[in-house]
Amino acid sequence: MAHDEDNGFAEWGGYFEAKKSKLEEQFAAASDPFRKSNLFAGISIFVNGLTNPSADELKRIMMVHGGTYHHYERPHTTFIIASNLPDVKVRNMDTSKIIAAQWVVDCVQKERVLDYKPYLLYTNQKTTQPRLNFGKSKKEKEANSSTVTICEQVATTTQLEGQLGSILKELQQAALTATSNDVSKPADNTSINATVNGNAARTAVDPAFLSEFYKKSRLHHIATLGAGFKQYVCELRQAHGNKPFGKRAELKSLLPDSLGNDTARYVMHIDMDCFFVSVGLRNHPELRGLPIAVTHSKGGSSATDVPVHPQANRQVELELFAQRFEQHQHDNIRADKVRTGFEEKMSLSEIASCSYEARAKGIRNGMFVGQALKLCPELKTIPYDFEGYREVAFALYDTVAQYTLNIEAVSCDEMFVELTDMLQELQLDVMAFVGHLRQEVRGKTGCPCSAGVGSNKLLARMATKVAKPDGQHLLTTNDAAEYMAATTLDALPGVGHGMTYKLNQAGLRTCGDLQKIAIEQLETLLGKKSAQTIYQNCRGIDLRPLVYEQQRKSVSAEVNYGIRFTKAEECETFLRQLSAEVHSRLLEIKRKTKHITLKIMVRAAEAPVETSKFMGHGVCDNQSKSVVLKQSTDDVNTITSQVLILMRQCEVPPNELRGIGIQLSKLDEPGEEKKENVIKKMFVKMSEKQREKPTLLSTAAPAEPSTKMPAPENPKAKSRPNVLDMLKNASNKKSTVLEAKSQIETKTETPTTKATTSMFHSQFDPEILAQLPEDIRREVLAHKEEYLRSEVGHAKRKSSDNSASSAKRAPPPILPICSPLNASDFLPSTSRAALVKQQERVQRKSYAHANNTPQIVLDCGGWNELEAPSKSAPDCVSAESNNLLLQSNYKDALASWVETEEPLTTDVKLIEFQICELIEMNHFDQIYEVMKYFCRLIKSKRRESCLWHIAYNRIENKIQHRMLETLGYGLSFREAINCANCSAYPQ
DNA sequence: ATCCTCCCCTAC
DNA sequence: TAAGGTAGGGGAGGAT
Repeated sequence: MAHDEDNGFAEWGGYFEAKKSKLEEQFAAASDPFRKSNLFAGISIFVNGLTNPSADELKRIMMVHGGTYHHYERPHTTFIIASNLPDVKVRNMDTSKIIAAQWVVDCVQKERVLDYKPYLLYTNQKTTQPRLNFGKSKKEKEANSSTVTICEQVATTTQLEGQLGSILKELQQAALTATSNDVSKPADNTSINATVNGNAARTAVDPAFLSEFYKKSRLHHIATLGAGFKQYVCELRQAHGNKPFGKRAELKSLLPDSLGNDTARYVMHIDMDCFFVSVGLRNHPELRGLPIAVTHSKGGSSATDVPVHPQANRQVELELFAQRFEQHQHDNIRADKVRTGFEEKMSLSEIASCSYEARAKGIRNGMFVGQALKLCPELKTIPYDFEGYREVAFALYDTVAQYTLNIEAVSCDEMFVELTDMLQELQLDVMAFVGHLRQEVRGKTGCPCSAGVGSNKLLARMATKVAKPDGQHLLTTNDAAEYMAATTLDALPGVGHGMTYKLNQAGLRTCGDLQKIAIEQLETLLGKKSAQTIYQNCRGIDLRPLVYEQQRKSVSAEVNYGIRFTKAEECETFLRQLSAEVHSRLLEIKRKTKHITLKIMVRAAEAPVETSKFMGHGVCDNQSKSVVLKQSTDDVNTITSQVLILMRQCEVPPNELRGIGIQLSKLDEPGEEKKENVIKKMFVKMSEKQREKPTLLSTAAPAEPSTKMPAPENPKAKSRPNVLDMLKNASNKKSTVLEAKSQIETKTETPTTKATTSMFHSQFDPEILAQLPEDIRREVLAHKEEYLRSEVGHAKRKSSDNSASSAKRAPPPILPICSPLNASDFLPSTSRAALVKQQERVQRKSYAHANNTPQIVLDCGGWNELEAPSKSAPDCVSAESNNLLLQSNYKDALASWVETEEPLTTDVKLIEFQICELIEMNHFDQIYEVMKYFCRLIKSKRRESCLWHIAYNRIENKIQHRMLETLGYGLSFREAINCANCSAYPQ
């Protein structure tokens, strides 16, 4: 999709549950860099009891579709999924969000967030309302036959549909109408009541807005697909290794040889012709040859008679655009957009892609439909076909990948391919190969593509311009000089409106003109870097190599549409959602960030409050603010709190906001996490090994777990994920030799382990190191040193910082979960019920309220300082036995950890992880014991070490945050580190 | 000099 | 109605 060619886009949501073609399976197997959809973004579920589909399946569906699955009900859980609950259970619950699992299934099937009300289990009417899926497209039906689980559900629904017929159709429509009326009523303020309503997610205030918007945003999909195919190429290359390309052989018999011994360099640029239109036309063959545009607008009267917002004023906005155009005269496109077809009632929907016939009439991608209709009243519009775009894009990539993987992905429909090596190996004629390839793409996709070939990327790209549409062209080095000289400057890659304007102002119009200019002159005009690039490019020189495996440098999520807040709370809620979104994208690429940037669009002072374009941003001023963290993070709370702080710093009234974006950059090195995990595993592995040693001597079958654990061995335990598996899954990296043995098994405690070693020991076992392959060994050692240096240095710097000047330091970040709550907010009846239950379970004694935050006061009482625990056996089994802090020797481990001079962050994180697991398992008693013991250890052994104090406080903080987050209350620890030197250290 | 932040530009 | 995202590159100007 060259920018003058196609800006079109593919809708993406709901794609994966669509039929799985072979290509797609291949793709998924490669590791699925794509979110299947964002359908459930901002929506969380908690599954209570048995459901159909099962909790596991629902979890999978939520994850795959951008939702959140809560293992425990939390105050902000959007829905509770259940099939039926005992009355006694229900009595204490807020039934307004208990719905049937079928809702999830139906949403996936309909590819939109449906009104949940018909799925309520407990309503006044007592019965769930009949539901129908009418107007189901052929595609949707196909889609459903893909996933087995969903398939069954759908079959039921479809049968039902058949039986109930049109009467129920009306019934449902009535139900939907009723619902939308409900929305306007002031409901109680839980967000789900606001509008989790099929098609009414109009502004960013609606919790379903984000997913709805992303589902329909062409630009979002263009970007996501582009990134996805870059990743895809990496994966294909890694999977392929050094294997030969089987498909090359048959080329030899099909195609003519090259003339003589051709050693020239050949780079191919291949690009689909008006991508979206071509794909769309496969379903509308009758429209071939006509002026076509892909757009959301339905065309006809809906494009020429659009409702006008009473407060919008196109005239004012147009003048404002004109005024700004005067200031930035280069922005021709935008000015042009407003110049025609901007009067009342003309559609302001944008054209994603238009056919060559439409282009002949002056229609361009990105133009408003209204404007286009003025140029060409007979313009036909066709809808997006997201499924088709992806299918075609995969076919394109896979076709090329049969012959070579020297591919630089540019976007979903465009790439550079280095052909030199392959052509020399086979002695093939280059254009014969290109023709063959294009034919194959055409055959597989039914869509035309064009290809250009040259001795570098620039010339290949220029050749494609000549080739289009549906053609191919070789721009030889001999022709290049002449061709370039005649080319206008705006045709050069990287030269857009702004630069074209500047250059034109200087009297430069073509590359030929530019070739006569001294580089110094160009540098004053454009800046050093741009000048150098364009200086070379206008001569046909392009030194950039093809980049096959591209490395992400930032992740971002932004929304500049539908942003209309009336209250600060609405804005905050949306910022949280967007933070969660960008966070999940960060997790997807398995990186961490150090730099968080908030970008906002603010209504220009003179601009009308309501925009001409429905829910558009109108004329705005932009701003951005950023913060650099001391340490890389992938923690959603950190990101969210920083974003909230940045927004506060902007001091913009929420009602003036028209766009919001969050960008994460300064990403850590990929693979760093892997290294860290290797180290974590080393620690654990060591303790395992050390503890195994004596066992090896005394037991015949060392692989067998010891039977000393009080908890009975669960036969399933081995197949369940343990901590290390979870760590492994979290990193999802290639396995290392360590993995094979890295299961934590139940251990026999022996006297030798006590004093000499622990899982926290900071030295690596040379024996284990020796077993590692050389490269990993080097990596581990190198990383260990670097790690020790940076962590310790960092902590030291921080603590001395603290003693030096605390006044200068910014206030500690306000974590979102700490924002003020109303007393009624933090203990909704549901979580109160859960709380009561937990109280019974662990025999808690009382509530305490402090700082408006309810806390559970734990008092397990009765054990002496540093005494071995009286009981450590959990009353539940299986996965729990893998938690290090539930092992009988956890105290020894802690004790010998505290023996080491300084705590490593890796170990602190490991403990945090383990404790978070305990929270998940409701082992508050154990948390309390661990922390009490840990605190006393530090007090007795590390009284002077602020590094240890900080470590303790960090862990406690983590516990409180997690507790608040998951259960809505904190834990009150009786013991605390009170160190005058570091107590003010912000966590 | 070199870096950083806050932009702007460009591409698809 | 409409779905104006996302990533990379780089420049201006201030901080160090």
